Amino acid sequence: MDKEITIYDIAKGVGLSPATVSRALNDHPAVNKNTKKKVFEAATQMGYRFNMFASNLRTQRTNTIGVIVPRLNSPFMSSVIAGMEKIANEAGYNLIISQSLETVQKEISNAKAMFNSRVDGLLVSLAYDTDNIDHFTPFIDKGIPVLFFDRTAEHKKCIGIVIDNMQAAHKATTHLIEQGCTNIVHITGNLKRNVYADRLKGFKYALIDSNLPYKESSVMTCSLTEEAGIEAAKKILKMDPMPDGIFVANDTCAVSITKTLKQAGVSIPHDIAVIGFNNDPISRVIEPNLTTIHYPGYEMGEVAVRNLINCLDEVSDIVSTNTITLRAELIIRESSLKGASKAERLLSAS
Amino acid sequence: MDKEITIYDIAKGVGLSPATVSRALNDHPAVNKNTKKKVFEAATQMGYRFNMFASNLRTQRTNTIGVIVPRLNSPFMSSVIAGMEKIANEAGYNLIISQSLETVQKEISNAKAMFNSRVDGLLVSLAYDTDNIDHFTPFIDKGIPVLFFDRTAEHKKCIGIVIDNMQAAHKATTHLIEQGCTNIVHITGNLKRNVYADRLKGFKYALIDSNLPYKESSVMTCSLTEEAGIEAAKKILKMDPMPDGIFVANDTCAVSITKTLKQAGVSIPHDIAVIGFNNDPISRVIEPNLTTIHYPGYEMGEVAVRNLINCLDEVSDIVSTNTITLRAELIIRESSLKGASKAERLLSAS
DNA sequence: GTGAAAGCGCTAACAT
DNA sequence: ATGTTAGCGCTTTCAC
Repeated sequence: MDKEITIYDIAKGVGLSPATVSRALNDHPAVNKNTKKKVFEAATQMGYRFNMFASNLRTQRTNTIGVIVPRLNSPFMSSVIAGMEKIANEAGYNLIISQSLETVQKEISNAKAMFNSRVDGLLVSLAYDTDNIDHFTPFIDKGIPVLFFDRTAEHKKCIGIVIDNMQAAHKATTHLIEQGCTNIVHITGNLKRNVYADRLKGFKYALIDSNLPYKESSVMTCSLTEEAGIEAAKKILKMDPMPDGIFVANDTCAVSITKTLKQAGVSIPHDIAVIGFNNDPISRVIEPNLTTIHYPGYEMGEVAVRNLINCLDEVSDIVSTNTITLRAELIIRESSLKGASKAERLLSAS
Repeated sequence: MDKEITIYDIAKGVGLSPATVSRALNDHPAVNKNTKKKVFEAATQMGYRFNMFASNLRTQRTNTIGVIVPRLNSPFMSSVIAGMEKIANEAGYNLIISQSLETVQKEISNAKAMFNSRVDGLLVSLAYDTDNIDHFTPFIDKGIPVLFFDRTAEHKKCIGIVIDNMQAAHKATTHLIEQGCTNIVHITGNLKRNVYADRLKGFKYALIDSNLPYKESSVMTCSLTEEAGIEAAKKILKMDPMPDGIFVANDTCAVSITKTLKQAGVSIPHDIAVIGFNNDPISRVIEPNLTTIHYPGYEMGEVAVRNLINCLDEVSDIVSTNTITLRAELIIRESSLKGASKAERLLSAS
């Protein structure tokens, strides 16, 4: 294992001072072009590699962005991460990623680890049961920008990146109403989380705006997993009268509900129309294809990193920007089209 | 923004030397218990945080593991990453993740970035078109362990973690034969990649072992995407005679083929039985549910990191271990059961 | 069991 | 345009 080459070695090699070598390597404007070229050539030729740690130690900057998410392995979140990675990589930042597995405890320990890793900035989507965000105050106190995305928290010193969950839910619900639904059930997650609370609001206001009654009994909260979907479907089957429309806050659960209802002989959308949320791949595989909200995960990841880097470069001010809202759209497929042709209805009834 | 607390501050605070404070903080055995306690208390009370960079600079170790994957946003890969993150986190390692987006060029530039980030070890799943792995020799030369998983390359100094792709494909193909298929088509990806080459071998040997002819014309290579699936299905529809079984090297493509064939009026599995690979969520949503190979992604991630850390701790030797093979199993669902009841057949024909 | 001191490799005043 | 110099905060040998 040969010794690492340092700028001192290069300096000796080309007969310059380490300072000039450092400047040349960092493309400092005040260095002669020829000198730069000489230094670069010597560097590559000698097999020099930049020592981040020495640099970080000096500059107190790490070029590292921390990411804390509930889970990595959902279609939505992996798209977000993919988008983040792309922008971060382009800008010369590394991404350190950790998952809270939906618990506050792990979120707190992840935050500590990120703090000790001295990330330059932090991107967070909150765990299912996070109540308060005190574990992020060390960052804020130190001036390390914290940016929430998707599952956000209100904080005057943190940017939030979201879609307009309320509007999206409003559109979805209104679509069901336009299809003739009058007795719609909404299935959602923990209402502590903005995403679910806002979707509920959109659901509620859509009903009210269409002069339909809003009853608390038509809102069911659950974990939105596949299993929860089976349970929810069973409850729906026992309702009297059964609803004629269901708006579910994610696709996993919506698909699971659809499958279970179909098995019980319910015709989708004829008997019950179903709408999901996220536009996961499964939404285009289930029969009938699921009407859903397209959630731009990849784009959200890109925007999150881009904005964080802007804060780091002090291009934008974290205090002035508060919330960034991305466009989400309703994607209408067969699962909600009551006006479907007889053939389509037969198909979906199978 | 208050100044960072260093071990010098603590030393002053408790009336000791920085050396002792450092030792105490690192739980060095030669330090008095009471001294340790005093130091720890002072540290937490003063709000000290460990400076990795100074430490890294001294120790030449980063506690960071680099990960290069083709894409982050597939169900398989996000499970792998989730598993990796779990073990790494438990062991006090950070994960730096980057994606090659299936191109060698980006893989090379990612490798360079990882090298400069001085990762302690590297985990790689190769891009679609990677021919040679020279871009990893700098790591190997420096004694930085490189571990390939899933899409591996042969190298005497690198561990590979795989499933037995050949055996899995053999099982899948044999299952089709047992269901009465005699004219089976195999759809796969770039044969440079071990995963696809091995699956093809398994397919071929299964045919031979059952005394069925192996024809090159019944193997189609494509990108295995959804779009490629549509194209593949079109080709199959034009074949005369049409095959009675299809073994596809991933679920995305298998599902896409199934959808397209169904639209064309082909009954699955009655006319054509289909088997996929990976056990992605969509495989349980498509109708009929897709027979597939369960690929233990999460576990593979765990095993990969655990082994890499063993190499770093010199518990295990990278040269002695060569390949680690994980168990993969055939999951039989309706898409391959030709012996299905009439009711099920009608269902799948819809 | 604890301390003194050197140095890891880089950067940024400041000086020339 | 380039050089001098002093440190960033930690670890670790060598003393005591």
